[in-house]
Amino acid sequence: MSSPSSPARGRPARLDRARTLQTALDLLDQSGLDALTMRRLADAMGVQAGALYRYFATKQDLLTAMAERMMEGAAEAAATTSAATADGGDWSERLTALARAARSALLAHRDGARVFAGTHATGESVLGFADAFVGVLRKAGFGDDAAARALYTVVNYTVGHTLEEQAALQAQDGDQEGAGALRDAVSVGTYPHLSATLPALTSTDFTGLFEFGLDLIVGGLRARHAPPPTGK
Amino acid sequence: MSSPSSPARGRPARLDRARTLQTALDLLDQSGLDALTMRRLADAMGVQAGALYRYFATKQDLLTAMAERMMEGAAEAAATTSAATADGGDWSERLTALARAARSALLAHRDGARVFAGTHATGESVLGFADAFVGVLRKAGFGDDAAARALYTVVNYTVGHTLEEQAALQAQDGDQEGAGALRDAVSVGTYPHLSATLPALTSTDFTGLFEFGLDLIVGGLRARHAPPPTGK
DNA sequence: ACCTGAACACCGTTCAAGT
DNA sequence: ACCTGAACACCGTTCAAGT
Repeated sequence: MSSPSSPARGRPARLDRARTLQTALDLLDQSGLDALTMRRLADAMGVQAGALYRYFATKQDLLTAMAERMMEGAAEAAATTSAATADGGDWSERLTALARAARSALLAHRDGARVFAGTHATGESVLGFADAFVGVLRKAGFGDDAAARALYTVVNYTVGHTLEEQAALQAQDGDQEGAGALRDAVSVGTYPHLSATLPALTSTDFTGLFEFGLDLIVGGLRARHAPPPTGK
Repeated sequence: MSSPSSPARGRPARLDRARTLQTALDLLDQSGLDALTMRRLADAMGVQAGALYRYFATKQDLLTAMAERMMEGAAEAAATTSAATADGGDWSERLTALARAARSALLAHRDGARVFAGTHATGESVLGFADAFVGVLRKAGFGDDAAARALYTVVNYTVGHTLEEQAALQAQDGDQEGAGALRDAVSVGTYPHLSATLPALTSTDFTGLFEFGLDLIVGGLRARHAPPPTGK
């Protein structure tokens, strides 16, 4: 609340939280999480590595700030949806839209899911998104426990799925073939069911795959849905 | 298929794949993934770090072997379930049992979910588990696409959930309080729905949380279930 | 055949000292 | 106030050389 902020005494600082964060996200997109080191980030900002520690106490802090910023898009979608439809609209459609926004936010940056999964961001965007999500369910008549648990179900599924999706994307152009490895491994042993479903198992339609699982979760919620309280 | 295996010429080797793998898992349980370095592992085996590379080409290879070994328990459960109930039994109960076995396998080792998520194991245990899972659904009358996609849904959800669960466990005794951080963050801003559901959001009943989401997924599958082909 | 020793090219983080 | 320089205590990986 004092040191690296406030007025503009002395020389203009080469560094600041916002610029560092943005450069870190750019570096992430260009080179991936494994190449995002404090030293390389410092290089990209024309500064020595130690200087970064005036703005972020640890690398983990930087990653948490990055995760939080990634969720801005999802939080905006949540705010819009929430305001536009107010109490109307189908709760299941709104939940689906929020989940899609979360996946999109993670996909918007290389290794986005890995960054998010490795941190515990609890800033405005993450909490705004979560509040909107839980709000949709509560207004639809779900109990507090079910609403909170459904949030975790969707978020954990979305993170798990996108982790896989982004790993597969990078395996395609780089390391090895990801689908090819599975194909080979299945052909070695005797796995009748995997062999029969190999086309589906090695599909690259990740959007379709995500939607399938999301549909199951929303379908499960619908099955246990009690009609909302009538009247106000 | 030749060098580090086969006969027992010369001196007995201090190292071998199985012993190294076991020591790595022990070190993981004692110290966590961040402390599992090739140098510390070598130390634990009374050897220089470079010597490990005769048995594992890279650290990533070692981690993949660890992930595969972790899934042995889940694969056994899958084989047992598959053999015992044959074509009988409720498909949804069998799916639930398999998902629980997967979570248990990840929970059996510290940072198990992180190790698994960071690798692409395609060995006997992982594929045996997957084959059993897909088999349950196909025998229940689900199409090949749905069966394959349902596998990914459950696995991605399970990994995502357990990642969170193990992060929360380590946050409890160590770093900071995890639930406390959320509590504080929620109290700072104005999040009506999160405030109302805070007890559920900060609950440590991870088994209950996992079962809730799993129930939703299985419920969603039930909703789209077509009765199995009659006869044969 | 199996392992050592030593190096290479890095890491995150700290902190006195400069400007 | 902000950043440099330099260090500390590490990393994963390679490879000639020893036994």
